Parts: sequence; structure tokens; C-alpha cells
Amino acid sequence: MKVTGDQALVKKINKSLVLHTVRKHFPLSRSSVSVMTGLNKATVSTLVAELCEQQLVIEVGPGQSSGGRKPLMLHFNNMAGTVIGIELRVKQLSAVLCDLKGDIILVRDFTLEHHGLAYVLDTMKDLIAELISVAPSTPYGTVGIGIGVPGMVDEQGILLFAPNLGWEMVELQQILETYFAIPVTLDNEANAGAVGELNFGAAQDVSHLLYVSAGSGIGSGIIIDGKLYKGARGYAGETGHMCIEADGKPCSCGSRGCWELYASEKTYDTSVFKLPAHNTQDLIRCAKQGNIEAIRHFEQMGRYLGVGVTNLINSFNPELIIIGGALSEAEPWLATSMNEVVAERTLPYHKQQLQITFSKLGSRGTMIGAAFSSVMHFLGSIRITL
Amino acid sequence: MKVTGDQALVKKINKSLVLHTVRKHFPLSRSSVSVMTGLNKATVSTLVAELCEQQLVIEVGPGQSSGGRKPLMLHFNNMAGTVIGIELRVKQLSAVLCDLKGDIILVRDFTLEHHGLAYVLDTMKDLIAELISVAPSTPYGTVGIGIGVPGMVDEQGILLFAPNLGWEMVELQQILETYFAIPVTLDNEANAGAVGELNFGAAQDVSHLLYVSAGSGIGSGIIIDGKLYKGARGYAGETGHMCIEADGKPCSCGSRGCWELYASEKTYDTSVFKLPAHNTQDLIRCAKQGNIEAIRHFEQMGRYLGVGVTNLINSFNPELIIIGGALSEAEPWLATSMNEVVAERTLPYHKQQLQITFSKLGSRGTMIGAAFSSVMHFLGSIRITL
DNA sequence: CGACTTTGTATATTGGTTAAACAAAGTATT
DNA sequence: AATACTTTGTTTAACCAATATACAAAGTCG
Repeated sequence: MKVTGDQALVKKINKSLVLHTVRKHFPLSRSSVSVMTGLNKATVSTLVAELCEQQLVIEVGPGQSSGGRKPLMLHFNNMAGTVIGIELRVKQLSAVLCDLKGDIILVRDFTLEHHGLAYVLDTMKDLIAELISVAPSTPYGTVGIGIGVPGMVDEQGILLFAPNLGWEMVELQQILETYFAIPVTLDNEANAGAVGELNFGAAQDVSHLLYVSAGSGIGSGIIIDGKLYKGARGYAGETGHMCIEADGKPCSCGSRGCWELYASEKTYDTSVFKLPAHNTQDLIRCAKQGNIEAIRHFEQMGRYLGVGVTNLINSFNPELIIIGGALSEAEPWLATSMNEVVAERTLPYHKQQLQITFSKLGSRGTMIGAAFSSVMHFLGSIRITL
Repeated sequence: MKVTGDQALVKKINKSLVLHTVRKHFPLSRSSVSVMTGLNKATVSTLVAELCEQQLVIEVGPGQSSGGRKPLMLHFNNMAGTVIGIELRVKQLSAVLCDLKGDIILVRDFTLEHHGLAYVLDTMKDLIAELISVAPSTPYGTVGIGIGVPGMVDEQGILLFAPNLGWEMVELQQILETYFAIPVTLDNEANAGAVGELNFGAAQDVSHLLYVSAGSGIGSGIIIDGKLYKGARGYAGETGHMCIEADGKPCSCGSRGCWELYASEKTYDTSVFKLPAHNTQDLIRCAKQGNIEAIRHFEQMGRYLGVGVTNLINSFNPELIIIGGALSEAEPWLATSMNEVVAERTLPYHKQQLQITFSKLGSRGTMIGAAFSSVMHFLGSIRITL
């Protein structure tokens, strides 16, 4: 849609600017908001007054003087509402209740017995309903539900395909939105993880981020200009099916030599090593105990991870790459070989100022990211590009 | 820099909106601009008056009535100024003089005898000076120089590395900007090509485009949200060094199995076929004459092109992929096998609404794209993202 | 020829930001 | 303690771009 400029737009821009400045940097005085944003003191005053009325910002009393009148400190009202973040995994359904700052109020985990759509959907509804009911009373109540799923999601919020669940074409967003009458945002697990890292993890204030979620498969959440990039139809980031061996192993996607056949949990069944276990958790335990086969296997995966990561670096030139997902917990055995390969294979210019780290948020990154997508949807955001 | 909203911004947004609407859709009446933009008739009138005063828009007299008063038709004044577009190639320096619409006024080609920096630079300066001197007299004169080069360019306009020229760290943009005192935009050849296709070729009104320039190497110009994506430091799109054979041939970049070793002119020296020639032009001639070795080789390249293109599709989910560069002229022999591989290997969801075509602009796409970057730099553009 | 349409301009209003003055509340200095 | 200076935040008037509305101009159509 075409956006024209008028005074309402100006106000929206500035109000959003003030709100997010307070959200990110509180406690803060009106005066310092004015300096930070470049807005006139009077403008800040009016906008803050409105935000206070909307209960999104609160005045919490005087702060320290710096040689003049004491400032009246402002806080972002993280308890103006709550959001729910959900991560759907193969054997588990996890949910968090968060405040608007993204802080966790409550966590619920539920073990899934099977993947029957009706069963999972009912469980999800029950879980959400429970969290909504126990949520602390807030001015706006529960303002959004964010969901991270292991599969492809299109821009309409339809879960197109989730191989590990055996699901296809589930209109998850619409179903839940109708049921709860609350905005629902649906994202694949990698995208949600990227948003989580961007706001709470290792990627704060990064504008070009690649979050690689390595688990049962590989998917990437792509942040471009500080914003999630979803591609034309919403399917961007399906990097697990990037071919790194033109005539390699056949993949269920119809292609050959896909990255995730060499650098995800899919390797466990075809390893050249005699693996003492076939899941990441147990393999990590074995590696800790010094099991050479497990360690060798992880090192091998690390090398292949490096190959794919190099490809992403060459294509996207990100500031930061974060390896997340279940495999991020195997960092001690993956990192060295992965970094070696990346160092060998990237162009010298790319190495400058590029960082690669493993996720620090752990398994909750997806959930929190999903929740945070809802927060942003509620608060709104607007930007100017020259 | 932080952008705040005020009335100046509003005006800038709307004026830009009006200007680019006229530029894209002229001839046009004020009334239809109002309808198309959503701006009030009065607003359009004021802004058009200013644009006329700036000589960017001109009134060309009455148009056809549609049942009422005749409209006063507006034109974008493509002769308000001129720009110069330059493409630096291995053996050739080409330059165009364009009007602000991007139409070619004049072309100059110059054969380069060697790649000595001073020699090439002098030639370039002479060529530009000549074009500036013969440019038709316009209100704004020559307002920009856009250059497309075969190598990596950083965000400061420094040509970091051009393997085929043997150049490193050339501050081309700054040198020319100082010399001519005109804004210079420097881009790699793939990025310039992408801009060309976006504005004049097969990609008009596409927001997510991948332009793959296949020639002596492979590079990609990435358009995201209608805007060139350059990555954190300006090096995005180095897709030629995307690995498609983890343990493949060693590449000069330090890696192995890089895409361009299998799908660019680099294949000619290592082909398994007995090639009758070792450059694209001659090979195409041979293929036309039915030379089976040449045809087989192109088919093979097409398959590898398909592998890389599939990777790009999975990562970026673009609306459109354009194959450009010298190899685009081998379309008849590349297309079938490339499309076969892509069809086999992409996920079913990606196939929907994805188009792959070969460049229609030919070898001039880069030059025109480079020139057009300068036009946009001169006219300015501003956008709102919600 | 009169009714209706379309195009474009003039005018008063609206509603946002802003500079400047000011009030309030503190610190530093003599 | 009195005075001068700082810092914070509000009030006021001015400014300016978009807009709705009315209107003028120039056409079509029956």
C-alpha cells in the first residue's frame, strides 16, 4: 500500500520513536529522550503525556540531579500487557508468558505423545487458555500469541509443511486467532530464534544477522536492516536444502547433497563412525565422557557446518552469525572444526568484522522470539528509509 | 542517523512520491496523480508547481477529456540533466550518456590494451570528460557518474579486489569524485546489472530479485524490498564462491568447489569435453553450427547453474531470478538443463510464482544500471516501512 | 442550451512540531 | 544565606503542510 505523508504519520513516527527509546533505555528523563531522539523537548513532553495516558510509559519519581532540577524518571511499563510465546517441537510443546519487555513470567512444558493435529491443537489451546487465565491483571491483558514451528510458514500464517510432524497446510494462525480473538503471529522456528537473539541475545543492535538453527534439520532466520527477511512468499531461509555436494546423498526434498544431510541430526543414522547414541543429548553426554566416536562425529559435523556457513557469509555478508538450535549445545565439539573451515574458505575481506557465535539463549530463544514478535506487533513500529 | 518526523519530512515524502509517480507513469494529469498517490488534489497541485519550478516536471499541454474539462498533461523532464554510466570490463571500457529517464543518448566503447591502473584511470577520465563535454545543455548538467566494475566494492566506494584486472584497494569513487566534482556511485557489475533489470529490463515492479551475472566468474545482485542489498560491509552477493562441492576443485579464493568453477567461463580450461574454443563468443558460434562438444559443455554448465540457482532460491525466496552476464547469450543451450535441475531440486512451494529468465538488456544492462544508480542518487527517494 | 463531469485552484481549518520564554527545582559560589 | 547558574519540564505563539470545502474553468452529452 502506498503511504503518504501527513501529520498523523509524523506523530506516529515520533511517538514510536519515543516509545521504543524509553523501552530500550529506561530509566530515562524527558530531557534525555529529547537529546537522544533529536525531538524538541515540548514534543517529547506531549508524546510522553499520551504514552502515560495509554499506560505504556510510567513516571516513577525523581532521579539524580546533574547540577540542576531533578529529572522525573520514565519507565517503560512492561506490565501494561502480557504476551504468550509458544514453541512447537517434535516431542514437546513449550509456552511462556512474558511481559512487554520480554521477561518471562511463567513457563509451561508439555510432552506430546503423538502428532495428531487435533490432539496437538487441543493441547495448544488448553495451554494458551491456562496461561491467559493465570496471567497477572494488566491494563491491556494478553495482547498477542507468538508461535514458532518446525516447518515452512507462508506470509498468510499458514504452516505449509512440517516434515517432522507430518503436517501440511495447517492454517494455524487463523485457527488460533479465531479461537482466542487475539493477534497471533506464526513463524518458523529459525525466524523466531533470530528475533529472540536480536532482542535479547547475542545480536542486540545488529542490523544484518544470520541465525542458523541446527537441529533435526537446518533453517536460517535472516535479519536484514534490523528486520526479519521472509522473501517473496515467506519461505526465505530454507538453507538446510542448500546443496553443498552437487551429487551427494539424495534428500527427501527431491534434491541431492543438501546441507542438513551433513550438518544436522540427520547425520546420526548414516555416520561413518560407530555412534554410541542417536540423539544429540546422549551424544553430548558421551562426548563429555570422552567417547572418541561421538567427538569425531561432532567434529565432522562442525566442518560441514563451516562449509554452509561460508556459503551464507558469501551470499549475505552479515555482521554476525549465530548457531542455534539443539546442536548449539554441542558447541565445545563443533566450534573448532567449524571455525577452521570458515577461516580457510572465506574471502579475506569477509573475515573483517564478522563474528560467529553460538546461541546463548538456549532452547528458549525460539519461544521468547515468538513472544517478542507479538510484542512488536502490539507496540507497532515504523521506520524511514532514505 | 535517527530520523524524526516533521513537516519537512512529510513534504519530502510526498514530493518524492509525486515525482516518481510522474517519472514512471507520464504523461499524467494532476488529477490522476492525486488518485494514484492518494494525496489530495490541492497537495498535488502545490507539489507539482514546485517540481515544475525545479524543471523536473513539465506541463505539455492539454490531454484528452474523459467527459469533462481537459487535463493538463505532465511529463517527467528527462532532459533536466544527464548522467554517465560506465562499465569496466577486462578488455573494454564502455560508457553511456543517459538522460534522467535512463534513455541512452550516446555510447562510447574503448578497447583496453592492458590493466595498468594509471592507464585505465586516464582513459576513463578522458572518456567521461568527453561525454560531459558533448552532453546536451540541460538545466542541471551532468549530475552523476555510475560505474560498474568486475570486483568487490565496499560501502565506501573502494574497489577492494578485482581479480581479472589485478587491482586491489582502488579508491575509484573518491578519485573520480574529486576529479570531476560530481557524485560518483561505484558498484560491482552484478549489482549494477540488477538495478538495470529492475528499472528497464525484466524485473520492473519486482521487489525481491536475484540477478546472477555469469561471465568470467559469478556474482549476484540482490534486490530486497525493491532496494539493492549490499550486506553489512557491501560484500553481499559473492555467490560465485558459494560451495556446491564440499571437496571439489580448489579455488583461487582459498575454498573448494566454488560455484563459479562449474558454471562460469572458468570451466573452459578444465572441461571434460574437447572444446573447439575457449571463450564464450566463439563457443556460442560453434554451438550454433551444431558442434556437439560445445553444446554438451553448455548443457553441463546449465546443470551446475541450476544447482546454484536452487541454492539461491532456497535461501532468498525471490520473485524472479535473472541470469545475466556474458553467458546469458548462451541461453538456448543453457536454459533447458538449468531449468530441469531447478525443477527437480526446489521444494514444491518455491516453484509457485517463481520465475527464472535470462537477461534481455544484454551487455548494456550493467552500464545502464550504473547510470541509473546515479539518477536515483540525484532525484532522491524516501520510503516508509511499517 | 442546460445539466452534468472533470480538472485544477483558492481559502479556511486542522493538527502536528518548534523556538522562545518561562516556571520550577535543584547545585555551586561567594 | 544570598546570589548566580543549571537543568528540567511546560506554556505560548508561530509556522507550515495537508486537507476538506467551495469554487472557477473547461469540457461532454442529451
